[in-house]
Amino acid sequence: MSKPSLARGTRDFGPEQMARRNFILDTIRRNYQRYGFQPLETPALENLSVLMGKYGDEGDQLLFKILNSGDFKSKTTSEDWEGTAKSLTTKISEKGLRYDLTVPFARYVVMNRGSLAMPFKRYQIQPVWRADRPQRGRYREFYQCDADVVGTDSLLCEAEIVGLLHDIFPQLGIEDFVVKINNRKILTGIAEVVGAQGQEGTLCVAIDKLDKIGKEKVKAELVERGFQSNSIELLEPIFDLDKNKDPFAVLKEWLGSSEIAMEGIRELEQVWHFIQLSGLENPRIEFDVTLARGLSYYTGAIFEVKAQGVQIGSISGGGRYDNLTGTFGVPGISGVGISLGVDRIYDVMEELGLFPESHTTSTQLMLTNFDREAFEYGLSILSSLRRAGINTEMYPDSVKLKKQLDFADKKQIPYVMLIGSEEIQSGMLTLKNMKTGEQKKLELAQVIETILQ
RNA sequence: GAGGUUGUAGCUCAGUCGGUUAGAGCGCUAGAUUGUGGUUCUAGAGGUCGCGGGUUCGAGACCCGUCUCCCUCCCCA
Repeated sequence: MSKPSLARGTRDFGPEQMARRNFILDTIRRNYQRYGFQPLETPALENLSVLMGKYGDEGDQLLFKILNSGDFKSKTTSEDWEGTAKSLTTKISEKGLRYDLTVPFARYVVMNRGSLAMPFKRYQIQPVWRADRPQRGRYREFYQCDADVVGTDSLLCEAEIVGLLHDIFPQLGIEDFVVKINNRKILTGIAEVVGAQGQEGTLCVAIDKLDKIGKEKVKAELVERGFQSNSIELLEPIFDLDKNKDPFAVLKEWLGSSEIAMEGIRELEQVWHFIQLSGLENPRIEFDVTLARGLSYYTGAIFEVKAQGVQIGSISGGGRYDNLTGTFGVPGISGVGISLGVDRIYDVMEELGLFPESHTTSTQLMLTNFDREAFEYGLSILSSLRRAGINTEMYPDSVKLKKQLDFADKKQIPYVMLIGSEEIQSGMLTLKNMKTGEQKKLELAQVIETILQ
């Protein structure tokens, strides 16, 4: 016999947590639908051939792999066992848990491209799994809430995502947030201009840490990773960019020789313009040239949302990918999407005390039951109360009234109906308000009226 | 994947230098109150000290291993 325990990095969600999580999920779902996104669900399990190689080398390590069923050993050779863990894995595991929702979505689009109306807008709210080391705000199983549009290059999509975020977060009570925006093309252009083509990935990883570790350490890291010192000198404009009123103008001058950088800048200007046209008041958007994001498939705009005043990672991220379906043999389908992290949003809301109180209770009225007669009488009026729209339950056992009231108190049920011989004879039911302790004798119709008002 | 840290009752935590029967608060159960919750009072139940091994006359405490929690790096939501 062993004590039960949770798998590392996983959690249970009890009733009050679920009420809060559902509040978040419902808010997100409602807004996704209002922008014309349609629901999609895909399996928790995917073939590893679908998942592997999509998240970089480190991503493959973070995939949970599922051991083949049956006698997987008999299908391997002794050479397999002597080789690397990686090559053995491919022999004994062919399925894995999904790592995000974007890749399964790409697979779905490819498999259904004949019948989908393009551009296709879908939202997807499901758990994903990562074999990461758990920490505050990081779990091995967590929910993502994705919304993506595929099949159009229109920058309207980028602007719509910004609008969507500006609808969702205030509705959750998170007023103080920033949508950081950058464009991968600008980063590519920078690598070009400083003479570090092809080292763009390294550049991104280092620059991304600027706000965390500071300018000098970023430079040190670049040196360590083999950057030429004149390349690093040429990077200087990046470090002062946030002090400028018009960063786009500065960038245009600096990166004028790079066609791709200019394209990225033009795209962002267009997005800003669309946001302005859409009439969004006080947009909380910020161009951040140091925003890079790790996922290698982004090619255009990239987003990240930070909640201010809370020490927690980003609560949302996303971007445009020009060729996601390319790895599945269908090039040329571009898309742009956003992913919200419910678990982190939950932590932010908890820390800032933003949960509305009314979301925890579900039962409004409990009928007591202290003998057979009361039980039968209660049963006869139970369904009328429920049909009237009141969440009602009857205490299932005939035990002492004290115990029943104690239960109602713990479950924070606001009303309790006391039924005894006196009430049954007169038809006047005793309704007790658990908050005030006040009791009244009422007819059934009056009881319903009292509770519903 | 690298480094650090934690684990004692349902929960939060004491437990001295290695020494007799491992404690507190909260919670739980029962009673004071056989038709009335929250407050109060009284009594009670509840422990393989994460797990496995070792040192010792003796281990909750010391040593090794392992799992877990939390943190830093890496990376990310």
